[in-house]
Amino acid sequence: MKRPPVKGTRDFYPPDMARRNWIIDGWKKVSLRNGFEEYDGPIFEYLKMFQLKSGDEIAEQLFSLTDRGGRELALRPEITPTMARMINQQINALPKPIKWFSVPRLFRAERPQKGRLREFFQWNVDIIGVDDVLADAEIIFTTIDYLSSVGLTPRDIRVKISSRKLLACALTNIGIREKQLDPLYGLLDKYNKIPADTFEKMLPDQVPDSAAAKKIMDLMSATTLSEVPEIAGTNAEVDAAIQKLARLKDLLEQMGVWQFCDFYPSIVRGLAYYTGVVFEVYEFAQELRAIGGGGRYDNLLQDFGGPSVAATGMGMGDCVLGILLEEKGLLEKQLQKCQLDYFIACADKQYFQKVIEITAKLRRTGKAANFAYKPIGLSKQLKQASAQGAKECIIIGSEIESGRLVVKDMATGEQKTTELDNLLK
RNA sequence: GUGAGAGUAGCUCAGCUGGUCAGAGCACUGGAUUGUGGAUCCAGGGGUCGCGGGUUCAAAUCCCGUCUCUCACCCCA
Repeated sequence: MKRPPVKGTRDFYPPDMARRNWIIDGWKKVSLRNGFEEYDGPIFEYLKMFQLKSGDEIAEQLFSLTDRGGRELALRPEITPTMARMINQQINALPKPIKWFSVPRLFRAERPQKGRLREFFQWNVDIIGVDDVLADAEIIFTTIDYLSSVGLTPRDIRVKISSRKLLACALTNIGIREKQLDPLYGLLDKYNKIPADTFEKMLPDQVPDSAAAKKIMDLMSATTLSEVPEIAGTNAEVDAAIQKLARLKDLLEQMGVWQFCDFYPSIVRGLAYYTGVVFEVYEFAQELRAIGGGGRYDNLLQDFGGPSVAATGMGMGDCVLGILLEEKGLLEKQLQKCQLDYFIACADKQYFQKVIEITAKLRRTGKAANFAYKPIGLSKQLKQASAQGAKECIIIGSEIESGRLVVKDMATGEQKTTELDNLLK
């Protein structure tokens, strides 16, 4: 009888687990070399924690439960609220800047589809306490550092960068009222996701003035910063926002990763809480949903009852990334199976006891060693050895009577006789 | 919540105008090979064709229902 895993969840068989570990180990390694420290929190929190940031409606998208004490809890759909809570608790004790990363297992009760599951892993990196685009540049650099470390190039992925602040003041200049901004962001976010003529038809619903609508169309298609004041006019606010983005570009150039990046005014991100630089990473053909994204959220800690502290960060899930790496053939190439140092075989079953003894001794010296449980023929044992990825195979035969055995290099096929005592040193 | 497609062996699928239709490849196990692996060859295990009902002499095949999955919309932290 088949018992598939719960909708939207995955079983990780050893090959899948190897894949998952490879991805997560890569995230951790890159985080550490970029100066981030790892943290984690509980896998469930008070339901209220998540509603605080995303509104009451979010409850429908969560797996929630009431415990026996009547507490309303939810499995975490993101780790940012937990991080905000933890940082707020120790804000005065933590050395600044705070550079933290985490790879939480997250849960969202949404309908699964390509690149989106109900249980997944997400890499988060955040810098707290730095009100400077240098921190945004660090976040983007770290993101690209990982993606290029697994073999993705500027021709595989694009980092699309924009600024909530720039968009806000440019739209205000065009004549959009502040109250209209939030609903308008929702539409602008679709600019690159729906056909151009569909977008153009939808725009007048929110921007009846055709001159303003025309300017928004121009703004959305801008590819350089200098076009923005030409389209939307200029003032001190616009200037300041442009200066910040220009500096971000300079920094990313100095860091040697700007070739991965583009200025994309239509990148908005769904969430209302972003306050400055925002970015999303897409594969080049843009047939998949975003691989990751992030931005500046200077008000979040305050929203969670803490002081006003600048913050910027990024999140990247394992689902879309996994699909992309698979498509590019980067997983197959870089994954190595469980590598044994030695597989110990016997040429005759009378030496089976020796196999067990020597295997155990090798293991105690720290070597990865395995052997066949059944006294099968030597050729079968060698077959197992190569199936298990053994680097060398030790063959125990009559030589063992004088303390010697055969060591066979599984890659080259070469073999030599050596003293048992040498091997165990 | 809405719409479309698909469910046959562990995996990928063929068979689907009803009648050797229970199959192939890969994987697995054993053998050829009782001191030499990755190859090849041979053999074997494994499926009440998602489930339930209907039509029929006869259903994997046609009809209805149901469940599950996938993809898209909504949403996307």
